[in-house]
Amino acid sequence: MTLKFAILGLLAENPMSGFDLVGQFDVGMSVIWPAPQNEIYKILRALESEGAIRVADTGPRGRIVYAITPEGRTALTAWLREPTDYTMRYEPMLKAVFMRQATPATRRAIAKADGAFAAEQLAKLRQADAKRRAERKPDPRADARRLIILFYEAMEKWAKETAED
Amino acid sequence: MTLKFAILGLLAENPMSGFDLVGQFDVGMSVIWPAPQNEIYKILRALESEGAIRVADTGPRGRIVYAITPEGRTALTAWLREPTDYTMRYEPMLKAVFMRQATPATRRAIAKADGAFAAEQLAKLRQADAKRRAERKPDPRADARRLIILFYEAMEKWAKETAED
DNA sequence: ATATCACATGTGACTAATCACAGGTGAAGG
DNA sequence: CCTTCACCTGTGATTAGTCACATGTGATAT
Repeated sequence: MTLKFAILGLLAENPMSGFDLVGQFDVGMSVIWPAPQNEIYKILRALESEGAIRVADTGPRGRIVYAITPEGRTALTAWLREPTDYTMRYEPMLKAVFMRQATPATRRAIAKADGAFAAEQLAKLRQADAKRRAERKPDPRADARRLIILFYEAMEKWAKETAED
Repeated sequence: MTLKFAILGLLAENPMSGFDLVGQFDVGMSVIWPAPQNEIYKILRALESEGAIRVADTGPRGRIVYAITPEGRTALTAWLREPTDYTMRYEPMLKAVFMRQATPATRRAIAKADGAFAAEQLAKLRQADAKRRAERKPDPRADARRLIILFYEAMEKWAKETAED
C-alpha cells in the first residue's frame, strides 16, 4: 500500500514508464523503500484502473508512459495528510540490538560495514546536493535529501564509536 | 526471514513465550522491526521444527516457554556475520520525498508530527538509558539504543528545520 | 546482414505479512 | 459463586512482496 504511493509520488514529479520507475528505485529510491520490478508493473495497472494515473504516451518497444491524473494528485496529498506509520524495517538496527551477543570481532565487522555503507551513501548524496545547488532550480527532493543525510551522518558517527571499543 | 532472526535474537537474551515476545514488540521492538502477533507464533513453530529453539517450560493457560538451542545460537551469529541488507522501509522518509508537492500547511504538519514522534521516542529511550546506567548491569542493548537515539535526534533536528520554512 | 545489447513489459509459483476473529484458562474481586 | 479481565495460543482468508524466468523490439556496431 505504501509502495503504491511511492510510485504515485514519482509520477507526480514526472510522467514515466515502468522501466523508468525501475531506474528510479535502482538509483536511490530503494534505500528508503524498495520495489521489485514486477511489483511496479502490477501497481501501475492497479493505479490505472483506479483512475489515479493514465497512459500519457506510448513509445518504441512497447513503452508505456503514465501520467498522474487530478484524482491521483488528490489521493497523493490525502495520503500525505494521513497519520504516518512510524514503524521502520531496517536490518542494521536489528543487528545492532543483538550484536553484543556476538564476538568483539563480529561486532567490529558489523560496525565497520555499517560505517562504510553510510559513508558511501553520504558521498553520493552530498554530490547530488552540490549539483542541485549549482543548478539553482527548485528541488522538490531537497527536504528528503537533508533528512537522509542527517540520518547517515548519525549512522556513520555511531559506527565510528562502536568500531573502536 | 529477518523477523525470524529478530525472534531468535530475543530468545537468545532470555527464554520467553510467544506472548512475552508480543509484549517485547509492543514495548519498543516494533519501532525497528514490526511483528504481527500471529506471525510470531508461526515463526516459533518453524524455529522449533528447525531445532533452533526448544520448549523449555510450560505454564498455566497453555503457556509455552521457548529457549534457544546451541544450533540456534550458531544460526544467529551466522546471520550477524552475513552481509547486511541496507534497504530501509520508513514511511516518514518517503513522505519527505514528496512533501514539496503538498501545500506549506501540509508540509509543516508532517514535519511537526515527525518531530513530535521523535521527541517522544527520545524521552522514552533516554529514560531507559538512565535507568540502565543506574543499575550498572551490563546492557546488551546499549549499542542499539545509542544508534536509535542518534537517529531520532537527527529526525528531530530535521523536523525543526523543516517546520520553520 | 546479423549479432549483440539495452530497452521494456510481463507471467507464474511461492513465501511472508496482514487482518480479523476464535476460544480456552487461571487469577482476583465483589 | 460468578463475573470480569488479563493471559495465551491459535486458525483462515487475503494481500503484498519476492524469485526466477520469459518474451519481444529497436539501435548500434561489425
